[in-house]
Amino acid sequence: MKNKKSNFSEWYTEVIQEAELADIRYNVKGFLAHMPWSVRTMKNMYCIVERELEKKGHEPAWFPALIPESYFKKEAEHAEGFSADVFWVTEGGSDNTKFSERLALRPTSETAMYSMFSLWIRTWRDLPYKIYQSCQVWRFEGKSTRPFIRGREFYWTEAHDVFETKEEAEKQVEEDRDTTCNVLKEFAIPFIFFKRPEHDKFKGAVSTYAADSIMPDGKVIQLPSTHFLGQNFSKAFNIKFVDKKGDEKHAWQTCYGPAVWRIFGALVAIHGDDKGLILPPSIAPLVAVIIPIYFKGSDQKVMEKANSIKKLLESRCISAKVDDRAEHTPGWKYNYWELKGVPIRIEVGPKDIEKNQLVLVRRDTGEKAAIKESELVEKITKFSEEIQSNLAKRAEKFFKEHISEANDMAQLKKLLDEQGGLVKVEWCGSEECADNIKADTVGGDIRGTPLGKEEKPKGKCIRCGKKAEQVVYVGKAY
RNA sequence: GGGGCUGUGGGCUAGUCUGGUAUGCUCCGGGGUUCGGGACUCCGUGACCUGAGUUCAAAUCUCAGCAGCCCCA
Repeated sequence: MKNKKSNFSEWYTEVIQEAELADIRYNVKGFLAHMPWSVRTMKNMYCIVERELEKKGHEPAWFPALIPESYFKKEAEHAEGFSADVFWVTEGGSDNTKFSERLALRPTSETAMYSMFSLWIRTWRDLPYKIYQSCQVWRFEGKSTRPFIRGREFYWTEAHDVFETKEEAEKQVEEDRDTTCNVLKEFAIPFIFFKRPEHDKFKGAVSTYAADSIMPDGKVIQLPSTHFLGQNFSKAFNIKFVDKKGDEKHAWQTCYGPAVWRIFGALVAIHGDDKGLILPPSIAPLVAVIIPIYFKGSDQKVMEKANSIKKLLESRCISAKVDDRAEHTPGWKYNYWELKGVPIRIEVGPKDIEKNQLVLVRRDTGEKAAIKESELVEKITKFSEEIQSNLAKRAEKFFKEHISEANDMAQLKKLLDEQGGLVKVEWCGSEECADNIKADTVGGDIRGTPLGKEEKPKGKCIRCGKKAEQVVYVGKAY
């Protein structure tokens, strides 16, 4: 395995292939064949995301993948913003009948859902209306694609909420931040939740907020984003309700898009090491893998013990598997499961059976412990918690080490070049300065101001020297 | 968006400059010995990205396409 620190790009590509997460040989740009190990992990991640959304009053729904061009174009800014990103379906059937109207392969589902919302939402009693769907979306990305980071097809969840008042919709943004916080915590991924600057909003939104984390190469990665849509779409799609006084009003809307596919990419990158993946126990398809060690004559005893351990763990809802493949040696299996990122390995051999003990090995630290068989469940639970918190701690440490502060352009450029991450600066708020900062630093974007933790600027804009209006963070993003 | 590099059995790779017989490792299938940190050995199957061109002859040269990787914007 390549070295993650010195050669992140190649390490990442290698781990995707070696850990059998995805196969890039499908030969359509930006599309992947997803393999069981990553899908199992992402399904667990989806569970956490969906549970959190449902806890907060969202109902599941499924909408079509095809959107008629006329729907797609209803909100002008949205249509304009996404126009370069759409795959169009134009014909079908054996005689290639052209459709009367082009159909967009959804790049996001606002325009699919809101055409229905206008029929479904009639009165204040229908509100708030909160639904979500987990689905694939397609975007004709021009930038270079990377597995789980930027694809022309990706897997996400999108929540769409409709309210009576502006205040309720604005409050939803905070709820979405809370959801992001709870979800990313389960994945042990640190982040800052930013309010994006005006020039970097979701097309069609009034304001955009997004969680940014930092990858091992110092690049910033956008994770869930949430958008206050105001009445832009409700006006375009005629989503109206009759309020308690009998007046007809346009609704207020938000949408929220946590992309499990991309979060998985960040998780692989952030937690992995030179042996491969390290999965947080909260989402690992297996928390423990049992490696039986046997020689001729004692096979049966060892296998019986291994299987009884598996049964015991499963009875306590701890996912476990016995790797009983006869064709591989124990050493080979150690490496195999380390590559896959299973948090805990349990070794059972004849010597252990004699001593009534088991050997546990932690994936994150490599630490080995001989434990009494009677303490197994207790120790596994303890190790899981420790691994979970250790991964979070490690990630947090790296994240904090990559947040810095600059007072002038030279310093900003130096920090971005040398360590990347997020650099705090003061900014006048003009798009011109943002563009200049990006040009001067070769790619440094203004990611925004942390929501709920806005700081008062004390000095001048780092670029133009005029009075600063905001304290913002700059980073080079994926 | 721009530039560079690459495409050879399932995976990795030699061969490409200088056109002619495709190398090795690994995986896979079978046999035997092994098994507490990627075992050993014997046998076997299996490949030149696609299309066009040049040529007696193309993995090799030319052009186009597709895909991937890297760097820059």
